[in-house]
Amino acid sequence: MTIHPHDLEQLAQHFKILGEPTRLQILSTLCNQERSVQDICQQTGLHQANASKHLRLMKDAGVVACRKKGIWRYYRIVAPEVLSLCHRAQQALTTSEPEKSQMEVVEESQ
Amino acid sequence: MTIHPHDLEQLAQHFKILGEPTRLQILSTLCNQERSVQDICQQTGLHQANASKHLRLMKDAGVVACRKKGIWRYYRIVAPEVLSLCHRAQQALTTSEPEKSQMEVVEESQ
DNA sequence: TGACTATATCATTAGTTAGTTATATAGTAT
DNA sequence: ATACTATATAACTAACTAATGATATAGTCA
Repeated sequence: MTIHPHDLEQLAQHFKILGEPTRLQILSTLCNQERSVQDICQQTGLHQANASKHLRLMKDAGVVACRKKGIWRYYRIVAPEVLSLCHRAQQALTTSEPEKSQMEVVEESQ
Repeated sequence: MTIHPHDLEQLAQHFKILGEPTRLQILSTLCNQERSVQDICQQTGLHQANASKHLRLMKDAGVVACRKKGIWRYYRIVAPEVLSLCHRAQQALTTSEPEKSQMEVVEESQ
């Protein structure tokens, strides 16, 4: 019954990573394929420095990983639960109406 | 393929709620039963004002709900995905060693 | 009525972090 | 070598928010 604060913070940390629209936006671009930072920036409209910072954060958290190829770094999603969530979220996001948005995190059965 | 920013923020908002150790701590006390604020404070060591604030936040987000009985308010978890997560988290938290903490959000298969 | 208890809310402070700008690093090509 | 491109990082600012202390609200009991 005793809960260790350190573990609690680890768990919260993981959720915190996903609790930012910008990062979800980045993840949605990585949903189906790996992408370079430039690619992500073009897709999302984010500044390069900002995208890099978020990617670094997510890499440290084990949510994404990157592959180095010449001058490029290709990022991809590695956390399986994030990947499945990402698919679900993207599906929900793309099917919802602009002004409706009555969605749920996991239970968007509609 | 177009993602609506408003929906993205809704989704992020939900994760943000869970991205705070204090709130996870509160949720873990509500895992198996509803509790009064005092009860939660005693279990967690949180200050009353702080607990109330987090509970308000989670209530607004639809994560918990409360029942009024006389002078007390009994809070409970309502979001089903949070409830199942809560059980899983609590299980993981209670079985992990104090200094080990090699856990994963959803895939804590070990 | 007044004393007591549970809860909510307000105001303040301190810590965190997203976004931006500028700069550094490093690979490629001429 | 220089020029160019992709990425990372550092410094800074602004916005957000958790925690706290004080106060308000409201139900109970004598």
